[in-house]
Amino acid sequence: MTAPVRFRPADPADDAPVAGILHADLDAFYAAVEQRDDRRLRGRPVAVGGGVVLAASYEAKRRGVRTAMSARQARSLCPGLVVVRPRFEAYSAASRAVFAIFADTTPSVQGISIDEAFLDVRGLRRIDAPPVALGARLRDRVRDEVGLPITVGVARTPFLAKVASRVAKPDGLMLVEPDREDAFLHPLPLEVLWGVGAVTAEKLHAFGLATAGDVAALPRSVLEHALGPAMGRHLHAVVHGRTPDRVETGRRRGSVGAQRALGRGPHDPAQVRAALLGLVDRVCRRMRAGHRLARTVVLRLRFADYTKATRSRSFPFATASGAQLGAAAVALLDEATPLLRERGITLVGVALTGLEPDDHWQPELDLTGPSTAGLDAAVDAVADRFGSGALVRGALLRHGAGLEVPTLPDPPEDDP
DNA sequence: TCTGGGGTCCTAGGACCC
DNA sequence: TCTGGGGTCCTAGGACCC
Repeated sequence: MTAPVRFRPADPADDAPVAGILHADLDAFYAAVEQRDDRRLRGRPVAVGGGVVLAASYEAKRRGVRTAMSARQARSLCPGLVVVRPRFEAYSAASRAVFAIFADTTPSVQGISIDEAFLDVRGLRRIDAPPVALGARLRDRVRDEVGLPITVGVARTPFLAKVASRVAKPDGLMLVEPDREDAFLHPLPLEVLWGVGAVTAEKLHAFGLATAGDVAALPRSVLEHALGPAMGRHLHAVVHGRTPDRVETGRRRGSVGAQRALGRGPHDPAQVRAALLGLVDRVCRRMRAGHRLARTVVLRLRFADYTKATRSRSFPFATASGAQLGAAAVALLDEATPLLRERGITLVGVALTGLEPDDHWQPELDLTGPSTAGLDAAVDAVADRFGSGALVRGALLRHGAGLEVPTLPDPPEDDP
């Protein structure tokens, strides 16, 4: 009998924890795109937005300009401020170019938003380069090929990589060695922890806590009692470095929504209703483009005193029908009429949730009336979804209205 | 600090079912 | 008669993120 063969790592270091997750985060993204595309803006304080600031360049941030601040207030803080209108197409294009570099770096990419992602590069140590070298190369490529500054944090977990990039901003690269995690994290103010916002920070300050280390000194039960079970558990895991060490790829959006600020009233109910139907139409288009159906409609309202309310209705089935979803949204709005009268509406929004994949899809056809408008609209809907209007038009005309669209290839995913 | 637009996740009560 | 326990779904609100 021969001795059993035991698996041995080729390298003893394989057993040790590895800082192999990158968090890549573009710096002052919208403002940086504007400065890239207009050299007159370089070196100057820039804010992107209209009534409120959506993004501020670092020159503006240094003088106190912050996201979500009103433009007027930003100007008074920073007299030379240049406010430019957002160009979302330019930001989407820049984002796609950057995500292409991410995908070229590793197959394991988790997009977080338009300007940041986690990358798992643990497996590339031997066949390519160590994580820090890959992070440096990523920064060089984004600067050279897209013309934008990007900060990269490198750590054992996505959470720690995120904190590292936040600390390293702007235009930086930071590694958190696995045996130095507590030494890195614990001196930091607790506000840098992902998931700790104004409310939670205030509660923790009320207990006399200021740093992540202060929080780490507390037992989990105390945190759970003070902040609720989920937040307490999360925070306890976070300050002890016990968060998941993998990135999540292939997640899909769980809701799709749109909203519109109406300004201070009074607003004609018919116009509010029209605005709502416009929003429903927009989100339905986006949902259908993503090959999804919704089970729940959520009406969002905001009032003159900045209080908010939501009203929702679920269907027993999932649908992408603009007529059904629109009718449900309008019914919710009608039911909320007393609230509107009382408080004065300043924002209306709609969200579709409970999204499911759409396996059997056909365009909405309205063939009443003598013209071909209904058919044209249906063809547009199909073209919108599959990007091949001519083919679909031919099929519809040959087979007549109401026919289920023959098998077509899946449309591309709309989200990264 | 008088506040846009797009999302995620958690909590909590009530209905309903077994 | 004063009374179980667990699970799921729906609805509304709230904190947080970029």
